[in-house]
Amino acid sequence: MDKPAIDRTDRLSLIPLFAGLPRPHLEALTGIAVPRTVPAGRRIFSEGEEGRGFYAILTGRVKIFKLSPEGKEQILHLFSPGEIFGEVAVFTGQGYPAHAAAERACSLLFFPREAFVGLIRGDASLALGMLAVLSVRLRRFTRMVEDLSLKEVPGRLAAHLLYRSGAEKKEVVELDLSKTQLAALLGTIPETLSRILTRMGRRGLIRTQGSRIAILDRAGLETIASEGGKLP
Amino acid sequence: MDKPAIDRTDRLSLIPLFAGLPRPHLEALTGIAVPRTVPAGRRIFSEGEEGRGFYAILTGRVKIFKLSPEGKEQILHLFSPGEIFGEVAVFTGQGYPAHAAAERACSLLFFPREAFVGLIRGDASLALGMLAVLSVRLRRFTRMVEDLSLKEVPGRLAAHLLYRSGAEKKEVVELDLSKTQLAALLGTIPETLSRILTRMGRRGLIRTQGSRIAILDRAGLETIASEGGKLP
DNA sequence: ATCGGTCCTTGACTTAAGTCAAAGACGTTC
DNA sequence: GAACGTCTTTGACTTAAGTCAAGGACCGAT
Repeated sequence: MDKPAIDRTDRLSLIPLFAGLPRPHLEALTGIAVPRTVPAGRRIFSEGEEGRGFYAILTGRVKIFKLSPEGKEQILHLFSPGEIFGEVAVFTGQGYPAHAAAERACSLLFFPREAFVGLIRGDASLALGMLAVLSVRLRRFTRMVEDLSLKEVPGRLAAHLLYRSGAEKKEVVELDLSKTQLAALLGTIPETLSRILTRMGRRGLIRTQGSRIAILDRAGLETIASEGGKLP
Repeated sequence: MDKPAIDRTDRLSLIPLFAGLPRPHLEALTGIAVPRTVPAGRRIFSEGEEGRGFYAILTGRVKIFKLSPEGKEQILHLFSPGEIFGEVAVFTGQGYPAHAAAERACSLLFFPREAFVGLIRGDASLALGMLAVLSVRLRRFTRMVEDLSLKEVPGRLAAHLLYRSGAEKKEVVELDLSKTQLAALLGTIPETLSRILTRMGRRGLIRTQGSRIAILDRAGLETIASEGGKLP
């Protein structure tokens, strides 16, 4: 027979947002968290729906996205275990600003709004953690807006590949998402992405094998990512 | 002879972020705030610059923007008195994520990072206010990303006009910015904006007279804003 | 009133990227 | 291993929007 209360509190401390919190606070959070599992593909919430709380991901992956009237999808975020989502609705008190769906089967924790705000109201360190999360997100959006309006698709793709190659400058980037999804993330469509990958391949910048992309000419990609970025 | 400490505290309470705070907290904030005036056009900080703190606007207007390598400008925000900016750098501890410049002559208050974080650390209500501000901003960006990637320029313009017409459904929108700036805000260029305004005029959707735009066919604009939005 | 500047508009052209359609690759299931 | 579905690639075409360049309007200053 296990002791679920303790297990659950331990799991909470794996979420970076809560990582530094003292034990009693973690236990209080455990008290308000509601576990929820979601099968792959299932919608978690929809844009405009009343925001009753936010979620933390224990396992799986969640996609946050917008849809155009014609059905084109713009992915705003892809969240992995340890990350939270839906928190904007908690502090604005309005509906969720976008759709959320399980990319893969997920196990989540749901934090109801009222209860969570109650905790945060008395705990500035929890609030500070939340501020850090929102700030990082805001910073990412700033870049995203810049990319969408100032860069063309090759520039966005180059920037994205370099980003995923990371500070360790990995030679090979393993895409853990379909090219269709990558297109949605870059604000374009699969056909365009495919063409640009081909062109980059021809120019000797990259070599793609399935979902694996080898970076052959890092400097070239950097040029494309920062300067306008034509590839003739 | 006046009592500057009190005047300054009163001014602080005009900033919505601080509005609900109890007197002692306001005085603490006054203690760390550094007044600064900036002439029209002057840069306040640049992208990447170390973020030593954030600003609140007392008078004037501030533009937050990104620049493409070719010099095209994407305006991210236009801030007015009572609003704050540069706060993301405070919580991420990294450089400012975009440029800031005074649109008009400004009088600002500067809140140095360390001191402000010290205050917030002990005051969850101040932190909650900050969370609300960031959440609203995040929500706006969500819409901006959606617009940029899923809507064409006529759709963005229509949405913007309706937004400015407000809930009161004002018949006439008075632009308090140049059309060049409006273009930058919509993620396009003045020529394109000009053409679309003309087309909308021809279609009987709006009538423009200088910086004043009359909304003639609200329903038509709503269609363009929400559905793809062709205007033949 | 006239000059000079900046902003705005218009036209002709170019181009990036989206649409539509079809064929190829890949993996899964029966 | 054949058949199905989904994802990906490719081609031909269309189109929205950017570039370049030239006028025109507007405004403040002389």
